[in-house]
Amino acid sequence: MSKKGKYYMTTAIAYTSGKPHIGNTYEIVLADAIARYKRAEGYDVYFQTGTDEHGQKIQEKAEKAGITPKEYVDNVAGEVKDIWDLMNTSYDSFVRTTDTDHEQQVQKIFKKLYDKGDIYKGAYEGLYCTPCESFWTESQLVDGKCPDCGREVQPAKEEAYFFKMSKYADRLIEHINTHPEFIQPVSRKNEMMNNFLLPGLQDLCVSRTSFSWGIPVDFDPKHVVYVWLDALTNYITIMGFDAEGDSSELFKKNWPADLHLIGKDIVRFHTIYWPIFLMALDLPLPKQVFGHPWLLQGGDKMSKSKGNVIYADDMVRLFGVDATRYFVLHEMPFENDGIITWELVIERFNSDLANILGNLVNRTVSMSNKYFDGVVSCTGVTDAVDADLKAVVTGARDKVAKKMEDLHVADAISEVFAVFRRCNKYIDETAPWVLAKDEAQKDRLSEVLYNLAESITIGASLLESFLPETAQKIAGQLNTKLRSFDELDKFGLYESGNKIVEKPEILFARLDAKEILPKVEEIQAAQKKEFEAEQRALSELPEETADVEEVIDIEPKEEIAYDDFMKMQFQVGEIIACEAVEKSKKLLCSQVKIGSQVKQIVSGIRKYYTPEEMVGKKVMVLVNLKPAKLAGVLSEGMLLCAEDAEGNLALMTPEKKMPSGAEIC
RNA sequence: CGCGGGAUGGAGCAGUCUGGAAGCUCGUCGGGCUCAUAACCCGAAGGUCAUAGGUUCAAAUCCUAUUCCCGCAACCA
Repeated sequence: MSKKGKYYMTTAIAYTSGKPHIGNTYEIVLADAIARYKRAEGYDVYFQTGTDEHGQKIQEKAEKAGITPKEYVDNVAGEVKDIWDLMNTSYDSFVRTTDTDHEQQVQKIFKKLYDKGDIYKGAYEGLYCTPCESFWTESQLVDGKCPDCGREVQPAKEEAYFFKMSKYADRLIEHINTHPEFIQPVSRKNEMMNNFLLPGLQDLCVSRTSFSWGIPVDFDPKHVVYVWLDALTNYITIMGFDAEGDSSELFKKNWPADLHLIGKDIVRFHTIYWPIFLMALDLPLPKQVFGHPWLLQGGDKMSKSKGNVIYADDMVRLFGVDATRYFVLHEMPFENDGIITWELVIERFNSDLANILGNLVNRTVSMSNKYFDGVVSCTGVTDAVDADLKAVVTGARDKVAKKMEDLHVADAISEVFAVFRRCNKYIDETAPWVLAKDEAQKDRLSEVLYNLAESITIGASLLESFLPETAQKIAGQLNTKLRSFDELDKFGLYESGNKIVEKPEILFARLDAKEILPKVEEIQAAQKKEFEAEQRALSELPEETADVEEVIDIEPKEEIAYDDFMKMQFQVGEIIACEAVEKSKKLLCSQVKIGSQVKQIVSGIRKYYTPEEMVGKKVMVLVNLKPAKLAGVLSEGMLLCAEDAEGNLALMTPEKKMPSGAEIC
């Protein structure tokens, strides 16, 4: 097939805050299927993926783990790459935002936009709540106070650089309106227009001073470049874009991107901020941005503490690479979120891969061996039923192409399976075992088996983009090569007289849920254990490093009158029961006995105390605090804790034995 | 009223933009077949398309309201 030109596509770069689960892994597999498919169609594909490695969250995680941020992201980026490779994805480039080339270019880009006047130094102005370390806008305040803690807020400023979004907004609106294919699916386009573009764009804050793990602004080093200008530019920097005009040939050839494949949560950044950055750099805009839906876990909410997070490598261990690819590709719809459960995976595996495909290849190979010693010959003895088979098989390519054109990958793979389904039906229609009983029908029987071998070869060729290993295995069993796409509308290219393998290899052995599910439970138990170990390591760490007693200073609050103090009633309370608040990650709900009454108190200390540890403790309670609901649970007071600089908490307990209900004054 | 998405036979999803006979896969039930991995093929049952209004000759589809679910966010009293 003649070259159709270049096709540059990217995935979003994965944030390296932890090992990617199956929902994150979905994107790379989807992208890989598209990349392989485009290559098969004859495009010169350049497929880029990678990791996003800067930011406060990573800095914090690294600190907690006691390693440098760089060490932390090296680990996680390694994990990400391992999973991408495990999934047999054919990316051409794996970018890391900590790559030197990227960092240097980001600095140049930042400088260029600053010199141009699109980036200006301003201040992040707002009302600041010191204890919460948060900025709020006027409208977010509750009764003029911090919506989080109800305390006074002060007007405050944080110096920051901003990008003049509004300058380019009209051009972008024009572009989106004249390029209906730009944002996919279309429903996202309306969302962007109505929610962000038409009401007017705010200038975007593009630097931070509150953390340091990022790319420094070279002419103002206390600032680091804030996420989007850093992350999005990976699509051009690693290929060799140069802000000073000395861009590489690779870049000139491939830019603009043909497709950015991203999650629906970041459509806004890719269809508004990114195009505007590009306009500011005088670069053409990407042709298409596809915000794919999510693959969600069914049943219980996904959480490491429950051990029910599904990871690609666990799936591969149980089902193999191609089965895992098949599931995510097949189950993910185009517009709505998909669901994954272990039961569904097993069901798909058995019904589609084992029964329809695997068994088809198996029965075809074994019949050929049984009746013709494995020699597949075309005899020309056709029958009326052949016509429909041939029509379905040779028409499949265009049907798949149509679906892929619209990025309906799940539908495309279903079209491929329609070929295999049709083959199974053909076997039933022709009943080769009946033909075999009649010597006079021998040539007809041979033709039937030839038609099957040919049809399966065509089906496998179409399957290759989705399940590359399986397609090759099938070709191997039929002792032939997969076809190129321009041959797939022709029937009868299988070499007559070819000899196939003697013994069919089982492609996908049927699975028994009774055997698989216990293994799943093992995985979950191991995951849970690992999670608990991690938590323990985190909570123990501060104690180890506490050899040198440190002191901390906190922001002084305004002086209060004795009367103010007397308004508060503190008492000793005994925790008689405690459980985690289901809807929350951080909250524990305790039943606290104070004198003769029992109050329910919710506290954000799950990270530091288990419910079991809590029970029996005598603690300091602020009793007359107005009750409030936290995560839907009523809380009638407050357990008092000491907090260190890292935010670790310790409950206040009486130094000598005191009865429950004793007043603290 | 934080933002967003969803509700279609037992399960998972199409169809909704561009109104015009409710569809696919799995499961269930019945039948056929025996080459094959208890696989394959055919047939059937099963849905007032969340609820209530409205627009229309005609609504799963458009409009309004309500309920319930989910994700992000939030929750650190």
